[in-house]
Amino acid sequence: MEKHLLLKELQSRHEFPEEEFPRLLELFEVRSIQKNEIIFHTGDIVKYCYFILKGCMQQYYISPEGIEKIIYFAQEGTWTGEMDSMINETPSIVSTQAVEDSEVLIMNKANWENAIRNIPDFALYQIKKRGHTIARMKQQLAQTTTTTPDQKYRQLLNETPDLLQRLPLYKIASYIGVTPETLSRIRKRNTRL
Amino acid sequence: MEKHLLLKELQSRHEFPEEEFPRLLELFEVRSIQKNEIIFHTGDIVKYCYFILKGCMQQYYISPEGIEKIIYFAQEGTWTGEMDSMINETPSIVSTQAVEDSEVLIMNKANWENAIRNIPDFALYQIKKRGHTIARMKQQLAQTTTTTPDQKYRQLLNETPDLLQRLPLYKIASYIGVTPETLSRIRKRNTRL
DNA sequence: ATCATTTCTTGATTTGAATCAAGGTTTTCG
DNA sequence: CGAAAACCTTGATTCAAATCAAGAAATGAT
Repeated sequence: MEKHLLLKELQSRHEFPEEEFPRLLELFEVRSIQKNEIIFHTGDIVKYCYFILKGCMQQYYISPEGIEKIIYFAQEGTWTGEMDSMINETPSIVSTQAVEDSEVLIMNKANWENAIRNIPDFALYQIKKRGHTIARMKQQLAQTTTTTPDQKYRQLLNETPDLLQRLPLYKIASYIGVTPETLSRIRKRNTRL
Repeated sequence: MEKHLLLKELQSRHEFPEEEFPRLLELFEVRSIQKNEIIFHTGDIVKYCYFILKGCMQQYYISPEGIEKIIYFAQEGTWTGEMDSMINETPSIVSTQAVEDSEVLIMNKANWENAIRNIPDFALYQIKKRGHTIARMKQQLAQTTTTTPDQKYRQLLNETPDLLQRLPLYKIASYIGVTPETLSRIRKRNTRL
């Protein structure tokens, strides 16, 4: 039998004991999400955290001037949501939207608190996971100014070629931080080589 | 008696019980750091986490091409370090350097694990704190492309005017993501108004 | 299959910031 | 105090990406 995607993720960052897993899984519900559905908006107090079983989500921000910037894409086997908003009941600064028909596990605040309190290994997993997320975001931030759009595109091509296949290029452009026209030209230059 | 800076920070994000504090504090050592001292480099496995009692640190990244990007500044009453590196014993992607003579509390990995295991409120504090850090970094990432250097400068001026006073402008420029020349021109434009 | 919508490409032009270069300030330190 | 170093400003030029504009290609819906 195939190991559950969530258990795999929990064990990828921490020695999460398999026998605790059913107790944890009970605290989730399954939900289907249609392509383009926005699961929460900027300003909302986020009610759930989301673990993606199938599909893909984007998290993005829209500036007062109406400029949209995609901050990251979450694929199956990863989390999305805004924990700070859920836990402290503060407005989320980002929105999250399905870019494909998706299936997710959702857990509400009460169940999350329950899990953190009663399943110490879940708390440890969360601490480690977040540490790793922060490190990755530092790198992402560092690269905004130290690498060229060309380099960012090639990096995506190497590290997450799957993303390039499942997403329209204008979303990739927003993520990289250029206009679709510029990304188109980058691609032209790069394929000629 | 003045409340300890660290206790203040712990209680700012979580109801940390004061009576647990002495037990936690025991796990730290005090260390003085000279201006310009680099407490860890990119590639190091970071040995401690740092809570700043006095002074200011910068965390930065240097690209293969030698371009330096400051990711954030940490002032007294805040943490710095690279938890992912310390906990998982992986190379840090950033370096951290004192920009003033500073005084810090340091805690090593063993003591950190001890604290997480034995002081549940410290674990909870960490989870919440990290959630908040991630939210802030999302915002910072979002703003890299959605706001102009002008706006970023004015935002600093509003939100952390103290930073502008204690740091040289070329560091602010690196943080904002422009050259010192450009920042100089931005400032000229803005003071004339 | 066909039409409509969405997405992508290409070209011409503009623009904001980088770069290059040099002089002026301020701070540091012997 | 005075010299050296560090930091900041200003100007001229270059350059990469944004913008503007239009058309091509792909996708989806009926």
